[in-house]
Amino acid sequence: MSETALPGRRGQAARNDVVILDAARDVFLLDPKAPISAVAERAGVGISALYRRYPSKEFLLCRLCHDGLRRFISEAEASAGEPDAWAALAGFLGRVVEADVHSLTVHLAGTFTPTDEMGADARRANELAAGLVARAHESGRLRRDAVTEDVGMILECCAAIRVEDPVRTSELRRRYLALLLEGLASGDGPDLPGPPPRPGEMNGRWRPS
Amino acid sequence: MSETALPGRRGQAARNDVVILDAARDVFLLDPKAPISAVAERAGVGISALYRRYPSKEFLLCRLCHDGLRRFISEAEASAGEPDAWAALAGFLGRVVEADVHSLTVHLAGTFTPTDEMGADARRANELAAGLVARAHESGRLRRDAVTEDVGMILECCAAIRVEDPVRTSELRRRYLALLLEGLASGDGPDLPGPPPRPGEMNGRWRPS
DNA sequence: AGCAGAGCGGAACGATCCGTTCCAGTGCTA
DNA sequence: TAGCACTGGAACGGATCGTTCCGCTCTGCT
Repeated sequence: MSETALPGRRGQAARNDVVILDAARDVFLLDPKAPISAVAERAGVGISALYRRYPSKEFLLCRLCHDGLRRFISEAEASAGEPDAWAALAGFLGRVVEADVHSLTVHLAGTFTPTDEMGADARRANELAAGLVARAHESGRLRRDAVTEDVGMILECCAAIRVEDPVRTSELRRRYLALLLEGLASGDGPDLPGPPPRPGEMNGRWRPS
Repeated sequence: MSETALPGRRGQAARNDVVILDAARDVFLLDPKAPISAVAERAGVGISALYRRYPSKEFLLCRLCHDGLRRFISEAEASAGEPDAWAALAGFLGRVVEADVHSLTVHLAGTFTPTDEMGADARRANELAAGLVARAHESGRLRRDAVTEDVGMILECCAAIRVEDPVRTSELRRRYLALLLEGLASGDGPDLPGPPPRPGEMNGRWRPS
């Protein structure tokens, strides 16, 4: 943040760093297969400005994805400090859905080979999610047949909601997340049908392309 | 069906009709942007066999999409005959999710210009869905702030669930549909947040490409 | 003041991919 | 046996996209 005030070429370069990352997020969120040139156009810069920062499209994608994963982790950590276990889980899901982290991570999977650090972060993310779910279970508010892996699936559901207007998209996602949470909270009904999702079942995408 | 027994070239041609359609469904369900050649390969036929039947990829896509829409309608009509209003809605959703009709219709939208007949069918589909929702409302089992447009959104959510194994995909979709239905059924909680989806809000995709 | 070069825009290139056409072969059908 | 409906798959032409490259601008240092 401190370099935003930098003047001249240096300053513009620093500013471009974030402009490009934002543009890339927007563009690839809308269309994961978008060309690099679309990112440049959106950012209002030339293609060189991109290639000066990232050696290839794959690296940019990887960076974007990893950023999303880190956001996931930081939101989970934030919720770990929330005393009300149910509010912690619900708030976490709400913020991750709001940040649209899942769309990126999921739709970009397979377009690059993940780094070791990402693998470690993914494991940590999973642990944190498991913790949130476990606490919610202890509190008794979460239906007994819910599992950690439901978190990812629910995020997937919400990410699928998309209309043209981003604001409406956000509102609608909140709506269906609320619906899903209502389902997750109701403990007196019958168990959910079929075997629950298994760990790693959703990771088929992660093979290097 | 009667021509399946036909021998020789005629018979093979007739059999190819359905083989090709099935292959196309499978292929485009997995990847909406798959090349035509992938369909031919999957069907075990040459590319000519495809082009003899459909003048272009766009026509094939349109046919596939229209078939899905018709399936949607026929399932809705089937549920219209079910006396229990809640079971009618739930059963309808279950069958449409099972048939994976929504993925096709949704992910193929925009890749072809819809025909007039499809427009009419789409309108009819919407009426039928509205009828199912209205009846469920009258029965009192459906939460009061649910609207017809929720149907499409819920289908979208379920279609987003996808793992490598098709059988597991089906099972998992059933699971999350059940979760959503649980949410739809619980009437004592607070209203869902944000304005509900509006008619036509999801139709942004339908502009010709 | 002047210069070296960091940073940039965007044209150009080469590779890949894909829809469509075309042609030669095959085996019914009449 | 002659014709033809049907087929497989090679070939073509256009489009797309990642990446490179070149010439320019403007800065920060000397």
